Parts: sequence; structure tokens; C-alpha cells
Amino acid sequence: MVSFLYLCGMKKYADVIVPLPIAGQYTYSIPQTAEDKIQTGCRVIVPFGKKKFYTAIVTRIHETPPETYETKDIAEVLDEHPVLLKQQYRFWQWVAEYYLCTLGDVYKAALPSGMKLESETLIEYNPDFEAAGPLPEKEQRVLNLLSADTEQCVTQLEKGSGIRNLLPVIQSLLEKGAVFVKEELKRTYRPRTETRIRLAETMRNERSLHFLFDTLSRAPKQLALLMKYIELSGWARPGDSLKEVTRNALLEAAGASANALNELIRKKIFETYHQEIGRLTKKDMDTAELNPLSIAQQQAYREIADCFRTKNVCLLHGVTASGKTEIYIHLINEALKAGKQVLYLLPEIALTAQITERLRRFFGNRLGVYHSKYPDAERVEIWKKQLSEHDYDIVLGVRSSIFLPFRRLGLVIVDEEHENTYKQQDPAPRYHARNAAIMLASMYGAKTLLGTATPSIETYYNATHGKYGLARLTERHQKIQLPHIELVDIKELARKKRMIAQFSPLLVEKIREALKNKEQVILFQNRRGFAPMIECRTCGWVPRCKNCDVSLTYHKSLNQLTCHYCGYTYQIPKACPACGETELVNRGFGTEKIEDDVKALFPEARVARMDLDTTRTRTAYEKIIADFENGRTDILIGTQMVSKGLDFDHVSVVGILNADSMLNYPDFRSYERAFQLMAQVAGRAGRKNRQGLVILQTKSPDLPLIHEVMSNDYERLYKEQVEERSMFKYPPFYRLIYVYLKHRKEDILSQAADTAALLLHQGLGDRILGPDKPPVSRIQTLFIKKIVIKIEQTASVKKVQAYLMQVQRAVMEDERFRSVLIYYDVDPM
DNA sequence: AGCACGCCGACT
DNA sequence: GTCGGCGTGCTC
Repeated sequence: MVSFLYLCGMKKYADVIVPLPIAGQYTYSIPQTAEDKIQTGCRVIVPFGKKKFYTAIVTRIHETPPETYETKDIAEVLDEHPVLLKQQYRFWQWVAEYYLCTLGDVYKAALPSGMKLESETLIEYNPDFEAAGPLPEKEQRVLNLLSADTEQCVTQLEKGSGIRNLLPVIQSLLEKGAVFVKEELKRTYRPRTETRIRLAETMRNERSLHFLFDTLSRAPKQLALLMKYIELSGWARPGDSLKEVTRNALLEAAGASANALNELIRKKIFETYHQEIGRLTKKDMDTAELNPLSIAQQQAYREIADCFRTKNVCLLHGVTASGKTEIYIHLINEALKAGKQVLYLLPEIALTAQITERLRRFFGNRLGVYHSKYPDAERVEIWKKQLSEHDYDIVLGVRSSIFLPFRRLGLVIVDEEHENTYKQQDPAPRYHARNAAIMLASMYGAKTLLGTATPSIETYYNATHGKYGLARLTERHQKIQLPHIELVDIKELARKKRMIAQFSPLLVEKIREALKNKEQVILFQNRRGFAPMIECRTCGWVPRCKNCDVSLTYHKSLNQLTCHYCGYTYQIPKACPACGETELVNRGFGTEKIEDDVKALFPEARVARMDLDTTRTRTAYEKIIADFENGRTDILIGTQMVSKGLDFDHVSVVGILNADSMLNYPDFRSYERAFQLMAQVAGRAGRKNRQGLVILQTKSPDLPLIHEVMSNDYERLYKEQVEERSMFKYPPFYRLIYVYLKHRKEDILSQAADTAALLLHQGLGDRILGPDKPPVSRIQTLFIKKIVIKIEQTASVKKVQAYLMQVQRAVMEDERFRSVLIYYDVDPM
């Protein structure tokens, strides 16, 4: 054995990341057969625990056997070449460290799921099994399911049988020998194939063909197919190599039915074969010359270019419709000329269609689009394409596209920089794509451009204090005027009983006018945390989730109540459980309610609604936008989604139904957010020749914020906010970290949170606030506590984070707190 | 995250 | 007395 190892060199080991929230990496031994193939950055299948297999990523190959445990062998090496580049791994490490999560968390978020196969237990039917006697009802039910489809996974069987706890049933069946189990890797990614047609081997000569023409003369459809094939494949031109002919193309060209073709295949004249093809469009496109920049745009462009000479990040602050995209296009062009790649980030909910189309016009198929609403298989292909020789030069993508492989990254554009959807909220890593992108760019020596009409306070602070550069565009493109904003005091109107549902008489009148002039209207209703719910008219009872500390959301279309946190659905009670009354009414003014009211008020208008419910799929989303763009819809009702950088040409009136609903959050960013939302929505109004109109309905017309919106006075909002933030220790002066603790038992959680806070206090003093009960204090039967940490911007993040981990370890030492879950939100939104 | 192992209540 | 609930700890 020793001499054998000596001959082959030392035994090799690989450290890998598994897609689990576990700190640290695991060491596996590399089987001899895989030694030549395996590389750092490759995906491997590893056995993990007693029966699971995961796709892991190799981060290090070495020859040091672990001392305290036996290693397992890597089961399979999936890649010939690394799928994770060294620079990406460095970036992953930074994300995990900064956002206080595990590398496994980053891995899960970074790779499209098609690249992370997981093992799943398959239950297999034993056809030879004969029962000795009647089986228990449950077992029989499972067997019946399996006889129809002899291999099914546990979850599928659970669904099919409706049995909650299926494992004991399966266990019993296993013991009886009625079924087998096997672990199988489910392959979620499959390359796309198309069916092609060719002549059967024996037919590929002139003589056979002539013979065929004769025999087929009585089957004109089949003959037509054959002729068409000869034409399409280029048989008629000897010397040329044959062209591939797809089944669909042949059928379409010949105008024949599938029957005729199948008959030819049956007669062994044609044969079919399958060819792997990509999902990404490869069509060559005509690309246009860039549009020249206006004087103002040229000025801004030069400012940005100047700034990039000394700084890595620059903010482009341009009013809505000032033509920021045009500037991006010119910058992209420059980067491409220098042989660099560009990453263009868009907020998650923004529609990429409009921007995609514009960029395609100039850059054609050098542009790839990476969107969470695209099929996963497509994302896998983009990832692989970025690793290939023919990678995209420009990637237009959402948050997660910062994890794509790049080798020549030269420029990152973060459009709508202020958007809070850049921050990932729930599963870890809770990263901010804008900030992470800045880090990513700096790792590549690339530049970052942040663009927006309404900068986040942090970014504007950085841009005016020398950390970032600043370029401005104060003029709207083609001299389109900023919209006129009309303020309506709805409190007063409500008192006088002059409101019609949620519409002031002025708004109704303006909508009517617009409809008469064949112009379009956008109605905006903020709905964050303002879900529609039902309430007992008599006692005010509101249905709540039994697992989570929240009231339930009412879905009119399903006539059901849903918990937005755990997804549990409830039937609507016939009577109020608190007082027995039967009148449960709809409370909260969601977009559904507005849609109903609009339809009642303007029965002739074509109305569409755009919110989370109606935009589940990409196609639904794009259809709503396209219908509105093409004038198939008159009134578009929506939540913040309607404000996301969409440009429409025929909108003359924008109604903000209730400005106050944006302000009533106990959150230091609510003013900033309200301003951004209203400014963005207002920017949708107006066309080339006429000034648009915004009707701003509010119950508090005297708030400074309302006036800042009316006069589009970002500077004043900024000054006010900066003062407040400095006084109350918020960003950009202080860095926030939220520590969350979760446990099933409220008292244990309390004690753990107090212990943690006490320990934190010892090291960080009054930078610690809490523990507090967050607004939603129970999710999925777990109670939650939150501790807030405010650290000076000048303090070392690394030290604080190291201290946090130390405190976490200390808390976990106490065995009462072993099962307390602790996680962090760094730079929360 | 899953999954196995181990300790207390409602059944034969 | 056992079956089965879920609390606890480990996975290279």
C-alpha cells in the first residue's frame, strides 16, 4: 500500500462548500480516477450524512489528510473546467464575511438551481410483490399510486396520497418487500433539443430517390415533404454539404401534417435524430449607430469620464426622462471598445423588456439578459456562456447577476440605484447588490456608475463628500417639462363627504378628461404592509395567522385568506368567532378595491392592474406593460411597480391616491422612500408637447415632504434627512446591524436575547439597542427578538463582526440556548 | 438544511 | 408495557 501510494504520489483531498447554512468547509478524498479531472472551482457530487448527496464546490485541493475523522470519497466530478473562477470565490468570501452568513448561503444564492442537483429518495414499486393478506388502508393507497407510476419521490407520493406523515407507511412497505428505495440525483437542468429529419442511410443516392418519386406519386403529401426536404437540405446542389433540417421547419415549409411525415419515417425513408441546441438567441442582429448625445448629456458624460480617472464610483443624478440610458449606452460602448465587459444592474421588479430592446438595438447579441423571472435553464446557459470563449460582453441583470462569472469586467452600471429591492431580504445572504457590486467592481479594477433621479441619502452623501464622483443632468430630454403637481387635501374633502371612494372630485374630473382625449392614466396606490384584509363590522375582529404574528391577507379572486409569511391559507369564516356577527367587511384599500371602484366610475374605460398578484409570471408582467404601451389599456392601477423607470408616451394624468400611506412606517427611511416613490411616479406623466398632470391626494398637505415633492426639491429633502440621520445615529453616519434571535419558546428566547444584549453591551456599550419585539414577532411558530447595533462609520467593521461572532458563540455555550437561531442583517433596509 | 438518535405521553 | 411525538446534535 505504501509503495503504491509512493508510486502514484500522495493521496489528494478536496475542501468543498456544501449548499447548506453550515460554517466551514468539508474535506473529501479524491478517488484516483478523478485526480486528473478535478480542479479548484469545479462542482462535485459528495455524499453528505447518511443518505444525502449534494453538489458541492471545490475550493482547495491539497494533500493533508484530516486528523480527527475518516474522509469520504467524492462521488463524481461534474465539470471539466471550473464553474467558479478565483475572483468569484474571493467575492463570495467577502459577501459571507461582510453580511455575516456562511459560504453555503452565498453558494445557494449565486448559482442557478439547475447547477445544484440534490439527491432525492425515490420509492420504487416491486412488481413481484404479493401481499400475504390485506394491507392497511394507507399502505394500499400508496401502492395503488405506485402501480400507475412505478417510481416516485416522497413528496410526490405525499401529495398524491394526502397522507401527512408518509415515512412510517413507506417504512412498513419496505419491510414487507413491497417497495424499494433508491437515492437519485435529480437533474433539473436539461439541455434543450430539437428534432431533425434526414434521409435514411439507404435512401441517400440518386437511384433510390428516383425510385421514391415514382412510388410516392400516389401520396402527394408525402411527396411534397420529400421534395421540400431535398430543397431545404440542399440535395439539389451536389458538392455543398447538407443543411440540417428541423422537423418543425420541414412541416411548416411543406404545409404537411405530422401524419404524412410519420408515415415516411415508418417507411424508413426519413429518420429523426435529436440535436442539442441552446436556449439563448443566437440570431445575428443588425445594430444601429449610437445616437449623438445632447449638449447636457455630453457634459454629464465628460464629468463621469473625468471622475473615473480618480475615483472608482460615480453617481449620475439625473431628473426623470433626462436620458440617463443614452449616457449608459455611450459608456458601455467605450468599455466594449477597450475590450472590457459591462454589468448593467436593474432592480428586481423593473421590467427589462424596454431596456433590453434599447440595448439590443445598439449591441445586438453581445448582450445577455439575466432575470429571476426567466426560466432557470436559461440562467444556467448564461452562466456557462460566461465561462466560454463566446461570453456576453454586456449582461443586463437583476440582483443575483453580480454572482455571474466575468473575466474582463470593466464597468458596472447600477440603474435606479436608490431601489430597495437591491437589498435581499429573506434568505441569507442578505446582501445589497449595489454595495456588493461596488466591491465586485473594485476587485476587478472596474468602475461603477450609480444612476437615479432620486439618490439614496447614503449615496448622495458619499457623492457630495468626495468618496464618489457626482455628475448631474438637470434638463429633461427633448425639453419635456416636469409635470405640474396639483395638491388635493382629502381629509377636508372626506369631512365634507365629497370623496367618491378614494377619488377626489378633481381626480375624477381629470381622469374623465383624459379618457375623452384618448390619453392614458396611471393610478398609484402604495401597498407595502398595507395588505387588504377583512374585519368584523361589529367588533372589529381581524383574522390572524395561527403560526405567525400577522393578520391575514384577503385574496378576492380565490375568496381565501392567506398568511404572507408562511403561506398558510384559510377559509373565510361564515361568522365572526369573537362576537358571532356575520358581516365581515373588506378593509384596507388594496389595488383590487381601486380597480372595482374605477370600473364602477368609468365603465367604458379599459382598466388593468399591476401588483404582486397580477405579475407572478414574466409574461403576465410584460403583457400588462405592452397593453398599456400600445394603448390597449386606458387606466393602469398599480403599486410601486408602476414607478419603476417605465416610459410611456401617452400618459397625461397620474393620480397618487394617498400619499400618507407611505409615511406611516416606524422606519428612518420612510420619508426618503416616500419622496422617491412620488417623484418617480410623477415622472411618468407628460409627453413631448404637453406638460403632464399629477394629482397628489393627501391628508396632510402641510408636511414639508409634500412640498419637496411638489417642487421636486431633492436638495431640501436631503438636507433635512441628513440632519435627522446624524442626530439619531443612522446611516450614512452610522452603520446598522440587526441581530435576530428565533426560538419556539418565548421565555427561552427572551432570556437568550437578554444574555446576548448584555454581552454585546459589554463590548460595544450604548451602541446596542434592545432586545425588542419586531413588528411581526412570530413567524412559523418561532418567536423573534431583534437587537439593533449602531456603529460609527469610522469604526472597523471587521472587529465588530468578529466580536458579534464571539458573542454568538458565548450565548450558544449555554445549553438552554442551544436551539436558539441567530442571524444577522447587515445594512438593513 | 436534513436526518438519526434519544427521551416522555396515549394507546394495546 | 410499546408506538410515536419532537427536541438535540452531527454531517467531512
